[in-house]
Amino acid sequence: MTYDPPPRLRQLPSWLTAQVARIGERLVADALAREGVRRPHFTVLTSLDEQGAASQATLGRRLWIDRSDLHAIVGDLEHDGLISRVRDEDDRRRNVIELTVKGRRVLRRLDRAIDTAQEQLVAPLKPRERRELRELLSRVVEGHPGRFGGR
Amino acid sequence: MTYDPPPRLRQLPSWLTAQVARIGERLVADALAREGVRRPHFTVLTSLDEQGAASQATLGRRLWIDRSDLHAIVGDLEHDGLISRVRDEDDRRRNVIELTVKGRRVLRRLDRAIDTAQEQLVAPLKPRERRELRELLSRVVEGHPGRFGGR
DNA sequence: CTAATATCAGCCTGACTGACATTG
DNA sequence: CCAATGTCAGTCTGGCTGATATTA
Repeated sequence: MTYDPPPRLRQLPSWLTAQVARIGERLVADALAREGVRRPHFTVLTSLDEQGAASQATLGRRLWIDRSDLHAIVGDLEHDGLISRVRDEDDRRRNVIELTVKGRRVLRRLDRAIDTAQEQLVAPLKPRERRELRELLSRVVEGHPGRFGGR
Repeated sequence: MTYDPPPRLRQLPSWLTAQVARIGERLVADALAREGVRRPHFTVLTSLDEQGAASQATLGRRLWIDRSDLHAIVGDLEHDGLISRVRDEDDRRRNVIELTVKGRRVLRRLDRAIDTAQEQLVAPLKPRERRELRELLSRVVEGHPGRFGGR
């Protein structure tokens, strides 16, 4: 006997989304792992690139990553030379985190890997269906504001 | 400063689905919690109802729940009187698990709670968009067979 | 004095592993 | 003998809490 969940559950929107989310998570995690990072690391690098350098606390609030976990993540990234941690001379409590040149280079590779993973995820759909799916999902996210919604 | 992830990430299909999955998970978990169970418990009850009584091992394979975890779940359900655990006289290694009358009654309540949660999740969409979303998600799931796919 | 920051140590839950007694 | 089942104890991870030193 093999995986065979109750038919009723398989039709629930929450179940379907969870399933797709798991597939996507797996594709993304694998893509990133091949480049030697995990998802939170990628999130932090992307934020630094798109939203600029920031202190650890700011970064944590932006991305809803606990200070404590961020501490470890930033430690990894620093160890790999992808970011630099510099004491802010204007406010010496802060570590200003910024991308290094190497960090930028690696991020470009990660971006490509992520794009590939996204294509794999929606491969079963035609281009206009992919747009439709993104559109519907966005609407759902925006319809649920607050901590677990989209903003 | 508040939650404000990089715009680039918010458009990725994998990110959108993860977001919706989290919202759905939360709605479902809350709905079930109000009735005093957690998701795996609900899954087990539904399986017993739809797919019939089974041994713990069979149930575990069906639902991809580890025997060891299932042991605890079934223990909870038995404690609450929702299922009964009877030694199978034909094969005395097995515990046959079946719904009790109370279990069936509770499950009906849970089903209603779950339906409400689903409606809340897709509330931002019109009826035909909801069907469209389910359709697209199903296609993605079916396009990724294997352990993390739909079957 | 209070508040914010970075750091560190520890907790809790869910997913998983390994071992074992019983039964086939 | 080997395989399957239910049980139990323990591991490992991510997400979280609490405490502390430094600085504002």
